[in-house]
Parts: sequence; C-alpha cells; structure tokens
Amino acid sequence: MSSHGYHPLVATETAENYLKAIYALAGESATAEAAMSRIAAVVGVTTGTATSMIQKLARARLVRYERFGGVSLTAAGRRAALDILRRHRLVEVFLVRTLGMDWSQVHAEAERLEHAISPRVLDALDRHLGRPAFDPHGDPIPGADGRMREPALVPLSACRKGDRGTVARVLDQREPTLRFLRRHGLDIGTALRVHAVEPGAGTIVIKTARDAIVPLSETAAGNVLLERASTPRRRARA
Amino acid sequence: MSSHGYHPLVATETAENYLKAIYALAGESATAEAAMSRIAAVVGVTTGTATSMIQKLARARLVRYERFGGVSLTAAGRRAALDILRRHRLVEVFLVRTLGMDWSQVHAEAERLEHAISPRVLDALDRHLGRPAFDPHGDPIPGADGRMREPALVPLSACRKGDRGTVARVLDQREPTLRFLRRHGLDIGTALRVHAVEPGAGTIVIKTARDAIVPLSETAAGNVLLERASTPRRRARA
DNA sequence: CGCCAAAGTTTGATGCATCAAACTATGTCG
DNA sequence: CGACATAGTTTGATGCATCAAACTTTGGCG
Repeated sequence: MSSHGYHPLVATETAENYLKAIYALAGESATAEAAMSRIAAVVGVTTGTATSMIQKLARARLVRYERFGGVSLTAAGRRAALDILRRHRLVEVFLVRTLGMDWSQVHAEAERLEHAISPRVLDALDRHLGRPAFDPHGDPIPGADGRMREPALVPLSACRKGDRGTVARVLDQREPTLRFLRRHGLDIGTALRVHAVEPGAGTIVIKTARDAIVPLSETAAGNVLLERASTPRRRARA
Repeated sequence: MSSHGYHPLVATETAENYLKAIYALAGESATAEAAMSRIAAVVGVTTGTATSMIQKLARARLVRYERFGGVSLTAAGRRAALDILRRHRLVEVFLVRTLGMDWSQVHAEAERLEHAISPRVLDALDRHLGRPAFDPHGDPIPGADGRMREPALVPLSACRKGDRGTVARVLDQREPTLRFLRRHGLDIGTALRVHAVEPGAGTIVIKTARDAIVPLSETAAGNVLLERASTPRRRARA
C-alpha cells in the first residue's frame, strides 16, 4: 500500500500544477515571464501562497525567479511541464476515444488523472491510442522526448467575410463553451465559412457545411482556431 | 485547475488507504476487528500515526474505535472501502485487457490510479470493459451498489494428491510471485492436478495441463485458490 | 519629484500527515 | 498476584500547502 517505487520528475502534484500554470501563461519561449498574480489565479490560491511556492520551485531549479521580477521556466521546468501536458492530453484522448466521454467533460477529468499516470502506463496508453498527435480539442500532444509542434492556425476572430476553413483547435476548455460548439456542429474537423462580420454587434457569424448559421462573440471566436481551406493537413479526429 | 467539483465519499486519499487496509484485515464481517499495529504496517506508517488517523476516522463515523480496543468498519466505512476496491479492481482489468500490461505490474499501478477515478470515469470504464465480475487476479469486483459475491474456493494448500481444479484466484499481489506463476503457466483459468504433497519438504507439487511439474511451498500454495474440477463456472479471463 | 495604487512579499496562523520518543494499558506467566 | 513484555496512546516536533493581513516595491501620473 505504501511503497510506490518510481520517482516522478517533480516532487508533488501541487508543484506540477504550478509548472503547468506557468507554461500556460509564459508559453514555450524561455524569455516570456508569468506574473505572480496570474499564476496564483490559474492555480487558484492567494498571491502570497504562489510567491512562497514559486520560491520553492526556484530552489529546486525548475523556475527562474527574482524578488519582484517575473517567473519563467528553466529547461528542467519546461521539460516537466511538457511531461504533464503530455499526460493530460493523452488521458483526454483516451477518455474520448476509448471510453466514449464527451469532449466537454474530459478536461476536468484529465486534471485529476494526469498526476496518477506512471511512465509505464503512459507508454502503454500512448501505444494503445496509436501515438496520437492531437487531443480532442486539437491541442498538440508533446512527444515522449518533450518535443511538440504547434501548427500555425488562424483564430476565427481574425477571419473576414467569405473566408473558409475547418475547425482545428479550441483553446477554451470550459464545459459550456464546448457544449455550445458541439450543439451547433462545430467539432474539430468541421468545415465552415465566415458568413458575416458584424463589428457593431461584436460578432462573427459563421455558416457550417450543414448550412447552420452560428453567431459568435469576438472573444469566443478568438478561441476557435481554423485551418485555412487551402492548406489541408491530417489531424486527429476526436 | 483548482475547482474539482465532485465530492468524494471520503475526504482524502490517505483516509481511503486506511479504510482499504482495515477492510483487508477485518474483511466483510462487521464484528471482525483489525489490530492497530497491523493497520499501521499495511499502510506503512508508525503505530502512533495510525492511532491518530483512526481516531479521526472514528470522528467521521467511518470506523468504530475504542481506546485499546480493536478497529472495525461502520456501514459507511465498509461502503467506502468497497467503492475503493471497485475502483482498484476495475482499473486492474483495464490495465491488463485494454492496455495489455502484465498482471504482475497492475496492482502497484492501480494503487496510484484508484484515487483519481471519478464516478463518471468509473462508470464509463465499467461499461467499456463489459462490467467484469473479476479482476486479473481473480478477485471479485464489487458492483456499483457495493455488493460483492466471493465464490467459495479451495486454497491449493488444502488439496490432496490427485485433486484437480483450475486456478481461480491468487491472493498474493507481489510482483515476483505473479511473475513466477505466469512463468510456469499458472494463470487464472489454468487446469491443474496435485501431483504430490510433501509434508517433509513443506511443499505441494502440481502438474499443469501442459505436463509441467511445479513445486510450491505451503505458504505460496495457500495464496493460490482453486475452483474444484467438478463445479464449472464462468470467470473473467485475464 | 513625490505620492499612490497595484503588484508582490512576508509573517503568523491553520490543518493534514507524519515521526520519534515518552508514556500507559493489557494480559500472560512464573 | 505481580512484573514485564507487548501493544497501544500521547506528546512535541517537522514539512507541506494554504490563508489573511500586514508590509514593501515598483512604476506611473499629477
């Protein structure tokens, strides 16, 4: 019951969550810094708590930190963050493809499970799923070597009337958003056309292949990334 | 990242481990009591730690406890323990059947995963696996209602020369034991015959359908449960 | 330039889970 | 019956993660 036996990259689940938050905020670039208050908000703690946790991560050489300066990931920290992201996204693929769960629910579930996946299970899962490159929301899955290609995609909010493309990625993981998109047939891989842009109303109206007309706010449209119709590529189907 | 949203039966992972330990030691019977030192040993903590944790579980009405008296599960505690057992065993079936892992490894992995499985995922998993009744070691899986049938089986150590049967359950989850059994073709469902009982050597020698002759100590044989040849029944195949 | 709000840090406290070590019941055996 | 070993409990401490609240920088603006 007690002895576990394999030594995870990072000491605790909590630390993993902080690293994931910093990665999400600062991204791939080693220079980009995350603000303490943003980290605290994403992890869901007070800024005081975040400060002391970040100081601990800095002592463990997972982040670079200077009093009143920003926070950025070290190479080791980035590796750990990508490892967590890999676990999270593979779990999402599993939940959708193998267990048949809805894409609107799997983010929260993967949040729980990602910390309990050992390298052995992760590898078996990856093999079982056929080494997928994208998760059910179109997010790319880092490889076992920590490398990840982020295809260049256009946010729907940057498109103009008449533009065509297919839904390639949805950045917003919130359940209502994803349920809304699914309800209107806007799954990953769906072809669509920008029917109208209404700056006055702050909306972008799209028309799907099934001739459904769906208006989205600019904010919502900013979270839907398109692959331009002219440049076909293979993607994971959810 | 922060908000989880579903409220588990028991507050913490640690508490779950204590309940599981008590169930393993005291079993189904409400009267049976587990000794503090045994609980501490199974969970892997000092007796002092166990005492204080048990006192907390008693306050939460999950166990019955009296100073210097034994520890037993309340109805609520037993329900929680069976729920954990269900998660553990379904995860084991998944790891073997879906991911193709070896039965000698899955116990340790399930130990990690069982705490991260939400009711929703558990249910999807159960459906995906076809609602199995036994895990890869032949242990029965409690139903969603908390009910569990433990078929009556005979330990190999209680058999006599000439007795026949099939391996139905292995109580010892340790990796070397399971690797040994598999190496000698003693999987769940394997038919065998007791070839000789050697009280002098403290061994029981069995002969498999493939004519392999395997000697086991009485202790090891006590952990291998047989289904008598005369009473066929359907079991989960690993 | 100097002040102030916003962002960040520190401090002192809490609850959880743990340990080592001091202490206390229990029951067995001479 | 009583002493003693064994099992169990208590106490005081540690480390983790957290909060609220007091405090300190920083940077922009009047």
